Amino acid sequence: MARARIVDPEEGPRSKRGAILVAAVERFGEDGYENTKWSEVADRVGIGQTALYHYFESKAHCLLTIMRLELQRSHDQFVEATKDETDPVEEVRAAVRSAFAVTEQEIRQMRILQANMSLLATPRKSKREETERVAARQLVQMVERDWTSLLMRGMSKGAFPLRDAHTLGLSVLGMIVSVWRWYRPTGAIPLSEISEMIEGCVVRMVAE
Amino acid sequence: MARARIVDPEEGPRSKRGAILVAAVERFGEDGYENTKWSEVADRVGIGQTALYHYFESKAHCLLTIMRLELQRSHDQFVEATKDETDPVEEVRAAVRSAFAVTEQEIRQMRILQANMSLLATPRKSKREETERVAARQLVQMVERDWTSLLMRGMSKGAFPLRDAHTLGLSVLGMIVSVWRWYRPTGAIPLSEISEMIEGCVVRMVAE
DNA sequence: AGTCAAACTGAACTGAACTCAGGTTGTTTG
DNA sequence: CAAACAACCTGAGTTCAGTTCAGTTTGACT
Repeated sequence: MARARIVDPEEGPRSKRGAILVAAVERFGEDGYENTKWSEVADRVGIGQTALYHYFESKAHCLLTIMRLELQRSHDQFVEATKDETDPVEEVRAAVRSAFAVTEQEIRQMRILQANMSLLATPRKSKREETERVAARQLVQMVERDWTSLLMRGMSKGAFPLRDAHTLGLSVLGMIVSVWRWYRPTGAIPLSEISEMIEGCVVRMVAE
Repeated sequence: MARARIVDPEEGPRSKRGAILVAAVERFGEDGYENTKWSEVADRVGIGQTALYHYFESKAHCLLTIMRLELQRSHDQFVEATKDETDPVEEVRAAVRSAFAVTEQEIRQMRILQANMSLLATPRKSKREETERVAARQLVQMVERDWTSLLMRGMSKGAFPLRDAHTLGLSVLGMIVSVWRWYRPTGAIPLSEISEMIEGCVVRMVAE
């Protein structure tokens, strides 16, 4: 499986691009994007602030890259998880479970993505930032289409009652990703329990 | 009904506090908080930038005030909408409908609230900002409790199957508020349709 | 050893948020 | 009425994180 990794093997051996992304995910994920000084990321990687600009055009460019990579990963994981299922209900169940089968770093990436989603709405001034933004936007639409087309397949097979698949898909997706706003690995409820609860909710929402 | 209004009648007759809040809601709601220059808000109100500091300690203080007022309004509206209902299912329906019975300005306020929710997580340096942040946080918990206690009542009455009311409440709330991330009054689907669809989803989620 | 691109740096710049040191306006009170 | 006072406002200056500039260092490969 070609899952989008933070560390790109295409880079030169001396490149610190991957290390910067990892450090940025940690800091942006813990304290938030606005609350994190760009120079702190440099400190953590062990380079001067200006060296960051060798790899990213700006702090926002780094953030947008993180968001795009996370969206790519989410989409890939959805496709991977649902490709072998034929029964619509089982397909929905697999999709929900895959959304919560994530590492701690991926949780941070989801949190960053959700917290800064509105950044994708308005155009960016610089070229490379805009490229990342547009790519991220398209991936958002792709993830939305993953869900809507899954629901539409289930409806046309007669497994789900007919409803507005687009609005329903956005609602399901909204409920799933809302978890990353409050979930912390140190919290009282394990993620597996949340996943099971949401799985049941989604099935009742779409199939009854 | 004492709904929290943006314009506080306690203010002096010359005060532009209300006008600043209205202008800020418009600008923050349309272009986003980070994308809006604080001086643009001053321009719109027709005062110099520094005059803003007579009413708010900072741009963030203004944002936090908007968020707190919107949370207060949401809570009040929930209480108002559910107070006469006795049947748990009807109570849930009323709560969902009330969440979507909003004006265009309130839609912007919800959008601002959702987009900047993560601001409530970390303490603020200045006194007045921190006061608003803590008040907003408590209101978030109050709105969450509105939902969880509604679900718990329904469960103990035997109207809803027993589930983790807290996680379920957060999921329901997450689905509802996720609408403000993508909904625009100019869009193809009217809000009434979205409201009906979500109402059905929530009922199936909690009552079946 | 020489060349080249990738990787890096300290010093200077920018712009938006904010502070300061007062000035103006309207209202209250003797 | 005018003095006193608080609310309201302003232009000039400061701050600080993000960014640009003008080069310098590093290491792989002839």
